[in-house]
Amino acid sequence: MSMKLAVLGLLLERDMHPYEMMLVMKDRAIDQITKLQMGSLYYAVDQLAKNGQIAQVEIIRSSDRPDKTIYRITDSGKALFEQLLLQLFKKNDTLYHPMYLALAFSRHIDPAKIAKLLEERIRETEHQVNLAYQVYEEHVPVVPRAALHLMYGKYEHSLTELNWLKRLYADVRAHKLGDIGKPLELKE
Amino acid sequence: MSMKLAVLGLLLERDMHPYEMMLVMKDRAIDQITKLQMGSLYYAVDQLAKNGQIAQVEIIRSSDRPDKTIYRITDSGKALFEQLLLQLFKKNDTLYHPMYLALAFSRHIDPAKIAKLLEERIRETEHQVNLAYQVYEEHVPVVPRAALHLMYGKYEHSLTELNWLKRLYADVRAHKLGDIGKPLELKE
DNA sequence: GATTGCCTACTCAAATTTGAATATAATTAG
DNA sequence: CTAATTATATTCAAATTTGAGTAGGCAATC
Repeated sequence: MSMKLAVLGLLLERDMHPYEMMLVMKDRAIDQITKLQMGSLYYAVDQLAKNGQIAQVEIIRSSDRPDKTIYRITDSGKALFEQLLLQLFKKNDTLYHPMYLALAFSRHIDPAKIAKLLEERIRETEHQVNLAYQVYEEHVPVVPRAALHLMYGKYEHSLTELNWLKRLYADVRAHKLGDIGKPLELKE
Repeated sequence: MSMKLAVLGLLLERDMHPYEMMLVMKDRAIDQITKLQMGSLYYAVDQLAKNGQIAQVEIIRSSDRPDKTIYRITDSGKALFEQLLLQLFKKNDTLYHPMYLALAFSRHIDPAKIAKLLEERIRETEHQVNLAYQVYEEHVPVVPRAALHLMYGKYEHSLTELNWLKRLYADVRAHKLGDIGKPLELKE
């Protein structure tokens, strides 16, 4: 569904062909906000066309390159866009953190192996935190606040993650993951 | 892949049939850590069996109920378990927050509609934060620290989310999402 | 004592995602 | 100047996920 939203959102600005949508999404870093794969993009476009939410405007043929099929949004598409967008604001579906599952089964694995991977991961996350903050700072003067919220949100989330990883790492090193009855050591 | 990990992790403890795996996962709240759907569970079991990572031990037939097919993990399955688990600790794949995408296209929508949904969402998130903290506190005396890390992580993440939503809400109300050149108002 | 709904156990079609393949042109590197 | 890479534009099979269906039994309600 999120790919459909993106397609409709872009067509709200101007007519485009799918490949062009990808270029625009990359240009605006929308590919860092949602998963962008060509297969899904073309599939979303096909489905929208089949249901009349977008329509072919023109096919540009040229002897040397594949044809470009240009699409335009319809009224029904505009309605769907609003519906999908509001739905994303509304519904609060749980995001599953993959490592939580790993942690749930971690007692079957040698903690030393986990510790080693966590070290590397903490380093990466530290890097991400710094990068996210920089990206925020650099964009302050030039982008609308909606985009700043995205960027600062990313920074805060990665910082939360980093602190979590560090606490976890300490316990893994100390072989305490299996201990029962002791509260975590939390900073204020 | 995460469903395969869960299946292998459970079979590491004892032989089971798929429906029983679901019961155990629910009992241990693993269904709150990963998405649990019967279709995916049976699919994962089929794939693992096809590749020899688990094997049928017994089929319990009874005239009135469907057959129960009990599985046992193989050595190849144990190897896969370790590999999958370590992989989850290692790879740090971006989690896409669905609302970020909505925000990226929000300029096409009436802010009043967004504000209304955000109010409800903030209330829900507040509730989740409180609940997550309670769950952590209640489990301190009775579960291993690995589980506490999960619970406290959930609490912190939802708190981060709540603060983010509140800042966003203020801007939506003030029609400032489109403003350029002003840093966000951030608390220390 | 009939109805309603949940529990057991699994199955399956349809929708979607993934990942790679295609074929040509333009660009960059050595 | 030529080989290797990147860009253009789309397609497709295969893997996976989704969501609902099946069908009998048991429990609670009214």
